[in-house]
Amino acid sequence: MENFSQWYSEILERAEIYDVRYPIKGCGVYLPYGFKIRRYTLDILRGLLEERGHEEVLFPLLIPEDLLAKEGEHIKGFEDEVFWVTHGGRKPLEVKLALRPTSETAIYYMMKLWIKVHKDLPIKIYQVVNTFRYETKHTRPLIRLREIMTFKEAHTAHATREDAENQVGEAIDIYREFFHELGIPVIISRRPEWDKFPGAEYTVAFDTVFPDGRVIQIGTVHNLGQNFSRTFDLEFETLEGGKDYVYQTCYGISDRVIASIIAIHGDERGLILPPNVAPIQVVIIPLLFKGKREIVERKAEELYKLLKEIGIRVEIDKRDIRPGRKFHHWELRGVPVRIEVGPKDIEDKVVTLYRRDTGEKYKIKEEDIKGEVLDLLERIGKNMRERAEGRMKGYITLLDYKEDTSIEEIVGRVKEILKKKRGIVLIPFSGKIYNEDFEEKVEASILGVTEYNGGKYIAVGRTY
RNA sequence: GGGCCUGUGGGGUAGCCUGGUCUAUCCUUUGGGAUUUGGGAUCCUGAGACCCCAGUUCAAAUCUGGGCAGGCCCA
Repeated sequence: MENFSQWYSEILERAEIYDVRYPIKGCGVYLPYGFKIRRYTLDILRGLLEERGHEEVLFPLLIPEDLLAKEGEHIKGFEDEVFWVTHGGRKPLEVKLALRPTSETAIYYMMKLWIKVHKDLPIKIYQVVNTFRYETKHTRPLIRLREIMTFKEAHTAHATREDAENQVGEAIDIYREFFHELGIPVIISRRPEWDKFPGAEYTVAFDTVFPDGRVIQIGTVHNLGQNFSRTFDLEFETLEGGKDYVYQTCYGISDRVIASIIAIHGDERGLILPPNVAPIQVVIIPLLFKGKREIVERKAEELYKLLKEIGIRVEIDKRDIRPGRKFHHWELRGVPVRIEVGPKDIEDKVVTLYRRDTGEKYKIKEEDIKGEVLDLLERIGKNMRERAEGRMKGYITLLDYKEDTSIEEIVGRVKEILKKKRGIVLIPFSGKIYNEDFEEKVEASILGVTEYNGGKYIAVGRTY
């Protein structure tokens, strides 16, 4: 896509998703249409989590300084980007309060009160909250925010290392399915030591590639081992009557998912929304002519009711503007299916359908409407996913090298690929390459170690 | 972290260099009305802006400083 950056900000505004004009850097407003996309997206995520035994909770925004600072490695990872509440009215506070950059410390403080014996485990909870990071530069709407308005964070505690390990697997499955539902292709990799979540034993991350060829992290899963449970004293009585610290995991998804839905599927005409998160799945446009208004309006209502009955999110655009204008309006907003209702069609007992993903327009028999629409929404979701996957493949380059190839040559080739084609370069794993030194030389990020077609690779790309 | 650039109706812009003519341009948006309506209609009529604070000056959208906000480049 030519100039993705510009396209992206324009689409946020014109499709009424998110208003960037709020007068604080890195803070904006979800508009009704954007908020609905967000809500349907979260509905999917909530469903997946709850199917697997997670329960939703809600923790305070404020975290006292001593709590936040308790886990040494963790706080080091965040200390330069924490917002602090220092005053209550005019009085300075005795203990500064942080606006949560993430909630590990708050949640684990409480977990201590909840966990006594192995029967209290596992605990699997999640919340959807706002979090704060004082980004000094390069904030971007929904991608790099100071107030992350949507942070779904799940936290689990387990009696054994093995259970925690399994939980990591479950979390990966959940996210894999989540992104599948949204038609967002991902590369899953284990982050390098030097880039893992502060306080974690290891981090598994989900990345996708935006139309400008840059890589963006859109989900993370962390195995915390006993790092936090030791500092927060999350001790419990084991089955055998001994004592042990719990084994923990946490995993998160943010506003970047919404950004990805927009970026991955959109085209020159605007958004293309996956049917399962589209606020309006079908829009009916009545084509009104003098003398034939009523018959068209009645038919539109009739179709509206039929579709409503089968649970489709459908609207009739009754505004008094030209149909062409309406077409553009709803195409910009990514509505998957449009139905045009005009006098000719009514006479012929047919309905005209338009699908946003391919731009195809066709007629069906009126009586087939219910089945066809349900099926079409299904086909659109599938087609969008396949198209996105195809594009992602085009952004992945396998780089092979021989035993005696020098590091310098590999660096040179990686740089060239990233310059020309961008995206992700996969290099067969080697310890010689998997280090910060190499990362520095290629002037890009080592995303981590990933499996691809059965092989073990180091993934490299320029990130957001 | 270092450097550069920008801020004019809801959005995009002209004007700024060379202060006065700005009662601020054009496109889009938007309220009302009429004729229209199978891919962004037309006409009539209305609405809407110089980021904030200080300074220079008889006079500031225009010059200076700071703040806030946005964008770009390099590490």
